Amino acid sequence: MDYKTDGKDLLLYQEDLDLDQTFDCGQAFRWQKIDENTYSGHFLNTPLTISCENREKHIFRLKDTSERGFIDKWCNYLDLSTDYSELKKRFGEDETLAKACRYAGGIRILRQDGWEALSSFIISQNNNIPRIKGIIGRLVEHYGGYPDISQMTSETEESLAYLRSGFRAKYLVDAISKITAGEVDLKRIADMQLDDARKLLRNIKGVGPKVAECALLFGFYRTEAFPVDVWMKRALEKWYPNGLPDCVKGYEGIAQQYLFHYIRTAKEEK
DNA sequence: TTCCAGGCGTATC
DNA sequence: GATACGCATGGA
Repeated sequence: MDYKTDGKDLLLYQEDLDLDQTFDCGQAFRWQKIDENTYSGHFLNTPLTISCENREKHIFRLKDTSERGFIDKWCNYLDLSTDYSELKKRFGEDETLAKACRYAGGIRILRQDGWEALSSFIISQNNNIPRIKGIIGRLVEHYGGYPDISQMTSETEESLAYLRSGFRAKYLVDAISKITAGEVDLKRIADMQLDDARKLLRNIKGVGPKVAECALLFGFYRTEAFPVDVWMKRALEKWYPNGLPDCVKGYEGIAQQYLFHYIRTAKEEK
């Protein structure tokens, strides 16, 4: 990892990072494109504005960010300790994945807050990305930031009506109640076997296989979790009717993210 | 107007 | 265990 400060901003050198591919690829829903090279968003309630300052030299500017804040928050959130070049090299053994990695080599998995990821992907079900962003935008506006679960304990299906989230509101209420009651302890998930974590999350109404995998991958950084939505179903039928290649072992979720972006947005060679 | 969206709960067999 | 259907909402 290579970075320096100029006293105000933090300058980051990172080859495997493309802001559009990372912040606007359907893994997180509250990053906003400010201009051609800039995104603004949050981790929990800490804001960040990040710009690509020089594409050829892979230099990014994290505005108003101290070295302390970078080390404490953004390093982890942006998954900077993972060597994506190495991962892509490994995935390159597979023909299709090699193409997907060439097509969108600047994707990184964002290590989001567990509750934000879980609730976001509950909202995501049978829904499209612009509308998911709309619902989450209304939630964040209502609370003045993404609400911690402890702020939401008195929410009901009726009180959440302003979200216009449809049938998903009752799922959010169930998640809030089971987590608050300790029936589903998010703090334990990091230490659990993946299958136990899956089962635990699926106790929540509205959390099935897909939502559980997304929460585990994006909210708890379980890179072997493998979300299969309608797009990935198409990708699997088309390219991997006999299963995933061995080269993704342990990092199925990251491979999934390259494939998801590839099949969803690539104009040719689908 | 109809179809679809980063699915899931429920009923039915 | 598999399959069919309804579900809120809004964009295409």
